[in-house]
Amino acid sequence: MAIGIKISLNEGLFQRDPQSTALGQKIIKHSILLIDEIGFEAFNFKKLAVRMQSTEASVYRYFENKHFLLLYLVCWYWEWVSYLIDVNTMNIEDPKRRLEIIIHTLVSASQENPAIEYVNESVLHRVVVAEGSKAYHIKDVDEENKVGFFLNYKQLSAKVATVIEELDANFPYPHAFASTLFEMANNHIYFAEHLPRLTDVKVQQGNFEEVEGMLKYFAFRLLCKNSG
Amino acid sequence: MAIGIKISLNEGLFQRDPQSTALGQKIIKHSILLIDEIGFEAFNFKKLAVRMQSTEASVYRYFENKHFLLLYLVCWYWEWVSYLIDVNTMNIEDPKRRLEIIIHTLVSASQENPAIEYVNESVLHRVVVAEGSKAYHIKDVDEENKVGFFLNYKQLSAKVATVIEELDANFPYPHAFASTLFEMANNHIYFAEHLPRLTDVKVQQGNFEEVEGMLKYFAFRLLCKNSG
DNA sequence: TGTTCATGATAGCAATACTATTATTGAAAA
DNA sequence: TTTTCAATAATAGTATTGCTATCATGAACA
Repeated sequence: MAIGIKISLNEGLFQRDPQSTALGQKIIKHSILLIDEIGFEAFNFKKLAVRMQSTEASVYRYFENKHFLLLYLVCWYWEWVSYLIDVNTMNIEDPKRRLEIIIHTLVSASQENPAIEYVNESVLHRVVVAEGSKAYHIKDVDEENKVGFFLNYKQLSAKVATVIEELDANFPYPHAFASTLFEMANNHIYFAEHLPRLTDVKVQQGNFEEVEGMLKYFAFRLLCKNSG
Repeated sequence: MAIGIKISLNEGLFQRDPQSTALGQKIIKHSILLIDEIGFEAFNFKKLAVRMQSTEASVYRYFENKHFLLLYLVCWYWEWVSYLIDVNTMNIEDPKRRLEIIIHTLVSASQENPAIEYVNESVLHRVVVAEGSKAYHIKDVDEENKVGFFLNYKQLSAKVATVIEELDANFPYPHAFASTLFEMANNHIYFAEHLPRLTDVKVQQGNFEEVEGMLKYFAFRLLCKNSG
């Protein structure tokens, strides 16, 4: 996997670019691990500082508060998925095949070889599955949307919507179905693990094949009139 | 609308049953309004007490903390939807018609005539749309699930799954699709209002017809082979 | 060599999340 | 009627959280 890919994110998300310094990278690394361990509600900058052997004040120099840090991590994740989709669908013409690859990538992004040493992609995936929706279910969603904090997610969604439109030009809900694919992928992984009666798929030891199968079933039953 | 319907909820959700006293009902009423106004993160028992002209300590006698209060409200909402679905599908045999009614009820539950004076159903609906997923995206989800806090939602989901199975006995994901319907209904209302590029439907002044149309389109395209 | 700038160390303050104690009230029970 | 009892109000208090300010240190760099 390429070393040196740089995930570029909206500058308003942080006070100082955490990717550009050793301390910033430590913040990213340990915040992922700590949120995964204790959950976003119990997580705070004091605990993070202790864990990474730094100080609360130093963390505040990078992120305004823990909400922005979570949003940063979530954006990072979607940007990473977006990058993987681009790489994996490069030179693939057939839209059906493209959508298959998109779904596969979406579900298995966390198992790709680590690209960046300070981000444990598979732990980050767990964090996004468990806490990701809190990044946009906030009172200030409109202000934050206005300044572009959700652009990554919207662009990724638009990219997938384009493929859906290619596949079935008459399908009336391409954007909705694109975002539903993302939401379903994460939701059903969470359900399988914690509320299994809300789904029909099983997940064990990071094996998400059944989720992938389900998403493909939904996609091709909705979009392809004659395909199994 | 019937007066005196009683929403019955898991007793572990509260310290003292809020439906049984005037103060408890005031807590329900004002917490819905206040969470809607300032969002769940900014909401706390001190502000609630001031708003309802009572004291913090009194609120704590009903709910252990604000998480349990939110969970209570969410459970209340799903129990209310469940009740409406039962009433509306009573004596309807055709499973296709039943599913149509379920989807309609799901989307327009908030517009039913108020049944209980201390609950503003349409504000509660906004709260569930905006904050509902925080009720189960928590570190203690497994413990809370074990003691039955999510039973309402799971039973409702099971109820809908049954109809899906009647409609298409070979459909392999009835539970997943049932919960997806609930999640989509709320998500796309939220998207339409705050992140419109993530959906294709429009919502204005509490008119959710386009959401309803979309859910029906998904449902019948997935489940009925010949109903375009 | 002096300046700049990131970080560490420490302190502090206002708000939050609760708990405890006592007083009051209003309704049920005797 | 009086007693008693439970629910609530009033008040206070503690530990933690969320965040800011200040100053010292030490590396980079001009």
